[in-house]
Amino acid sequence: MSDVPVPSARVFLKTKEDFERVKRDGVRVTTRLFNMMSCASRQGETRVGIVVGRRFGKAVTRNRGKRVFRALVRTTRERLLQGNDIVIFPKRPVLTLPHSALYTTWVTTLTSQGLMVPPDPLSPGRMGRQGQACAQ
RNA sequence: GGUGUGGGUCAGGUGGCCGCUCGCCGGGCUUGAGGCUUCCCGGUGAGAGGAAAGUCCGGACUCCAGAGGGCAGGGUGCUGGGUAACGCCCAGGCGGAGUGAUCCGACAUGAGCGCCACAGAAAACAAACCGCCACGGGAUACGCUGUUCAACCGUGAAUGGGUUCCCGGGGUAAGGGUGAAAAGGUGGGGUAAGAGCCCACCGCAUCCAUGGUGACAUGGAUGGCAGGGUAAGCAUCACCCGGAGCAAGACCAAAUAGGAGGACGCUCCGAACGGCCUGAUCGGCUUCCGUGUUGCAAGCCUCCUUGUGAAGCUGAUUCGGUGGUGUUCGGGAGAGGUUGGCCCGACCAAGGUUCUCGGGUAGGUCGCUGGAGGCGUGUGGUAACAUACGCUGUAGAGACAUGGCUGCCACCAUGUUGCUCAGUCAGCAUGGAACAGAAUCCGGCUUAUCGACCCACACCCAUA
RNA sequence: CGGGGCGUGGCGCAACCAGGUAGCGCACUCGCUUGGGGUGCGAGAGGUUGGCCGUUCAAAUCGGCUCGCCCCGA
Repeated sequence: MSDVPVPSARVFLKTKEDFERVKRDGVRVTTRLFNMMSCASRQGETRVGIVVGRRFGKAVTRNRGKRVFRALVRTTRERLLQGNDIVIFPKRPVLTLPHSALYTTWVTTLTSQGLMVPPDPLSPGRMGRQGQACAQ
């Protein structure tokens, strides 16, 4: 990873126009933990935006919702297929569930939508393996 | 030891892997050459709170307005002090709660207006009503009574008193199922009945003295008692307040539209005047525009290279002098605009092009964190606080950073096992670990909050 | 950063300024009407007035704090 520089602006959506475009043209997917909309990007890269509204909670809760998904994107960024813009709408159960459940939901959802390379059976996700090993 | 009251401190610690924001240092490159910014990499340092929250007050700061004063509007409301200021804090007074430590209190005001349901005789100028009382007049039902007469021991009649009832003009405010509240309270004397009518104590009002800066307190004298509640209804009095807010404000500054100014001004024909340039070809200079190619990606500046490129200036050649150009006048045709759905008609007469300028939007930069700053000690002050000296350097984003996963230790609760007379200690398991995230800054208030620790004080129990 | 509004039976709203009885429509329940249903008629139930504290004899109403929702301006 050190020989491939990754600016923050290429991983996350920043401008209002990008969000509006995805919300207008994107395809919607609903899970128990989050909603997701995605469409083809303009620059050929894959960027993720996280939207947390006021109904999600107070400022601390909203920040936590965004941080959890930002960390999720950073740990799985190498397996994302290029050329998509994704917008995530977290739901409230994210705050109480263990991290492993959120991780598996995230991976299976993006894989089924064709946005992520399926996990390599020889070397599965690093974070998931650690979390399950410690829970036992 | 238990139960409380007040004040203060802290807001788990320490590692591993992967990440974020900002500062500093070093490095990475674009190209013909050099430099700069963004960007990228590595190292290194820093990185949320006691409430950062609610936005309820007060200031700093910035812009706008403004002689001074007043009205309106809003706020505050016992006294003194602290402070940059406050509706905050400290100390005190008064009232209330508590056995107590202590806590709570929008706690200014004579007049005027409004309101006070229901109940009640009456709810606000104090009188009317019921009742009580004596007096005058009338009535006399009566197991009451005095006197006289008759009668003679049963009693009857007359007259007066008492009682009761009615009427009259008076005296009263003690009493009047109510009500939150109704003309000081309790006791005694007094009176026809009563009443601060008189007396004692308590309350109240006025005056005086003393203490205190003051709120107020204490004492004395006098008055016999003034007169409901509500001002967190309107109002009055004293004091305070110019308005807006960092999206304040300052600077740089695309595109489009609009503003101001300058230049040229549709095309064709004819005439007059002024006037000698002008076009074409070749070349030079200046400015602008472009050009130069594998950085991860983008931009800027200087020099250089380069162009059948644009504008201006200029040299040479030769052709044109019936050309070109400026002003004025006259004529014709077409196109344009307004009216109208369209055409005719009517009306308008360059409304166009280009350049410059300023305002200014997107965007960018600054404001942006060193300030009534913290900590310690000394001094003054009961205290809030002030002051001197020393030490210290502490977030600054812009889809908005301080995170994700995890090991160990510590803490709390519950269960269980072992030791012990018991308290307690030790081990194991499970669960818990709050409220909450800076956006200009600061002083307060209010609200939320799992808990831990420290200090002072009060009450109760036990022991000495 | 600044300003404004709202919260009352299941729903939509009155009463609040000017304190004393919480009312209206729809919906609900029961009865009558009908062969049955609807309609109509009659009766009834249902409200800690978002929460806490205060002022007052008395608070949905007045004052303060707080919670939630909505709107506006820069």
